[in-house]
Amino acid sequence: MQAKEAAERLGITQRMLRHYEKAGLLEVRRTGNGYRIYSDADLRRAGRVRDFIATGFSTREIRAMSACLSDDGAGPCEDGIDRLMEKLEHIERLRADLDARRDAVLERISALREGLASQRASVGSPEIAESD
Amino acid sequence: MQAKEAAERLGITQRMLRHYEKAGLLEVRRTGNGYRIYSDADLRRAGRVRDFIATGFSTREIRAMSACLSDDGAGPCEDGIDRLMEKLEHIERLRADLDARRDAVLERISALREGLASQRASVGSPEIAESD
DNA sequence: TTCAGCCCTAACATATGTGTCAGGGTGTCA
DNA sequence: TGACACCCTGACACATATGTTAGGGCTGAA
Repeated sequence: MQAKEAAERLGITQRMLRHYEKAGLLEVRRTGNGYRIYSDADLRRAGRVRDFIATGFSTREIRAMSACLSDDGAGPCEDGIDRLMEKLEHIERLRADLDARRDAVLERISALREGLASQRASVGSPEIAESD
Repeated sequence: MQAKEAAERLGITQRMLRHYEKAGLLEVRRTGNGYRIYSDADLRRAGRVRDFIATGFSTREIRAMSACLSDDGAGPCEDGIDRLMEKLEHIERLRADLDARRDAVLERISALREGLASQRASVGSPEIAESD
């Protein structure tokens, strides 16, 4: 497919696709007139790139790992494993944090809702001490 | 504790701590002479900020969440509930994504380890067709 | 043929996270 | 007192991801 459709399907801009390509993360076929032709595999790859970037990897890092993350193996990937594990640590820590935080938020929301409701019911509610 | 120790404990630079503070993500107490004093709570908060940034959030986004995400309530959070729910969606999506990604990465790593092991076992292993 | 709607490259612009350096203060120990 | 290891602010520098704009070329329909 052409650039416009590819971008639309991925929900990103053509600019970003070109950027990924220039960064060496995609290799896109061209037609005779120089137009890019994206295959479905290109789309999947670009989607992964987008996710990685959205998750805090730089194109440099992604390029360094790309050998490791593609479905085919046995590249010069030994180097990349460590970096991968590092990122996993971040992710795990955040995941645990988000879990706890999510529960807290849900509680918080329902508390606020109750608070608002009771405020509406009785004007001049009691003060609440803060803590963090 | 003072800035140097705080930075060292977190494994980030003092510059970054100041940056987070300037971005409105931390409020650090000062001594009479203007020196920053970091509490353990500050450290935890800063660590979370660092993780969020390392995971692709901008300080803007983090700030937008911080008032509502702290454990104490009843702030100017009424406005924030909607944004909170939005952010929750983000978080849930990210959580799901991270989950999938983590599994994929773990699989990938073990596959690579096996690959390396078998390469080591039999020198001159058979070629593997590529696909992507 | 002309016009709309694609495509291309290149360049400049902006936001953000960090590094780094300059200029200067504080506190402690010899 | 001087040396040294801290601290502070502010400014400039750099990389990266992305937007935007300019200048120009294909293609297909009116």
